[in-house]
Amino acid sequence: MAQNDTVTRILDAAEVLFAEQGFAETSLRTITAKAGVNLAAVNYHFGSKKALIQAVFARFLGPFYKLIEVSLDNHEKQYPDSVLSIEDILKFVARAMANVTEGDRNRLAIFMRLLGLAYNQGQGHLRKFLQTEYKTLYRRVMALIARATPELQPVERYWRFHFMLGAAAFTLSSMEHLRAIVEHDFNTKCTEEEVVGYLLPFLAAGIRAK
Amino acid sequence: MAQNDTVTRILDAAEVLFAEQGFAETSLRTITAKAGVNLAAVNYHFGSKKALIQAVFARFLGPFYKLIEVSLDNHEKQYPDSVLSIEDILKFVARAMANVTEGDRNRLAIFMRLLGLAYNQGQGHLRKFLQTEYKTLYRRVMALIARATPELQPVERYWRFHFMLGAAAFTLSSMEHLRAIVEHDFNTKCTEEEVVGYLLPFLAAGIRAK
DNA sequence: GTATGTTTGAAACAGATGTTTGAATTATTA
DNA sequence: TAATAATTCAAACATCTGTTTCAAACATAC
Repeated sequence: MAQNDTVTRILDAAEVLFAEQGFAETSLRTITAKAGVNLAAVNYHFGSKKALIQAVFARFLGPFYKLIEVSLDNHEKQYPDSVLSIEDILKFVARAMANVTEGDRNRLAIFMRLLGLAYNQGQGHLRKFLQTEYKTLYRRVMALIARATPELQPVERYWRFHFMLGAAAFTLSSMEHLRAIVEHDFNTKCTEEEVVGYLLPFLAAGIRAK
Repeated sequence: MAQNDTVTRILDAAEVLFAEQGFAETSLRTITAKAGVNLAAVNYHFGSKKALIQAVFARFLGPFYKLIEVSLDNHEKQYPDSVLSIEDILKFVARAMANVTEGDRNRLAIFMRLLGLAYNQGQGHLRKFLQTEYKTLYRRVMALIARATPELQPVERYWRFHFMLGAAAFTLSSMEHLRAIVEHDFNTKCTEEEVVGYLLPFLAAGIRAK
């Protein structure tokens, strides 16, 4: 009980702090202070800071993976041979993402930031962790997109997929900052759902360009 | 002579290392070792690490700023009252970017990675630096985009602008890695120009969605 | 209740970090 | 050339980093 509680509190604190400050900028002392646990607890329960970062990621990755797999399986059972549109595919992904991150507004941002870092940090440990863990899901989604955009050349489709990923990862990971600017410049507040509502049509139109 | 040389060598080394590893992950000792200068030189010439980071940025943004200003001025003189299309605006930006980073293939990626890092790393002193220092250029480009997309609501235009920025920053900053995958999966090599050639139509279609 | 294994706690560890210092070197100028 | 200013350099600075240690507290099973 106490063990599980300590682990959860560390993950919760680390999640928020990583999203606010980044990984290297967040020290274990800051995390354990926020979590209200002893400094040594991180190394005792996770082994290292690196392993903690992966554990924070895994807590998103696992449920997200299962959720989207199940929902795609269900849809294919219910409507076999149906060809999903780009909008449908994006909705599947967005819904799984929303379900995984629901409850805490910041969880979508850190998920996206982790995603971006895994892609960008050249020799980082996160990308390999992600690639091995995500490979089958990536291929499945890519196959769906290919069916939805048969007119595209494979190479251009590949790039457009990553343009989509980039637009999503970049904006959602720094959503707090961007929303603050919106509030200052336009005197309007944007909910997370509204931003996603803006995002999906942009992505769909982009991948269908020309 | 020696002064200027030292300053340049520090900036060159820092530029590459920041892009490879991030800001917090790159130590002054690594930078000065790569630059072949003494450790104290950074604090002597720049004052602090924070100031060095801003100086690295300024070296890109300064020329970029001037180049795009001049080319827009020229165009407006030559074709007064003309309304630029989104494609035209993107071409202006892309050409200025290409000119600023020309000579070194990696500088575009470095520039984009720095931009991405600036947006979602650290406590945001870089974001503020960017916002205050290049506010007029941002406003000018935004005004051009507004004229090209009169049907858009200001808030949605703002978000779509950052979707574009994200798609560009994310993909161009990890271009080496993404290109390697293309080569492996499709047996095709992509030049930098080809990727930009894929990118611009995607962005233009995205911001004009629906 | 005693013994066993698990978890916490305060303290220390070894190393890296940005920064400062003051003397030595180099460049500039009169 | 002599005086002055600018720059380099090795060393030390104080602080922060992730990690380890080992005794104390706790839980669990016999």
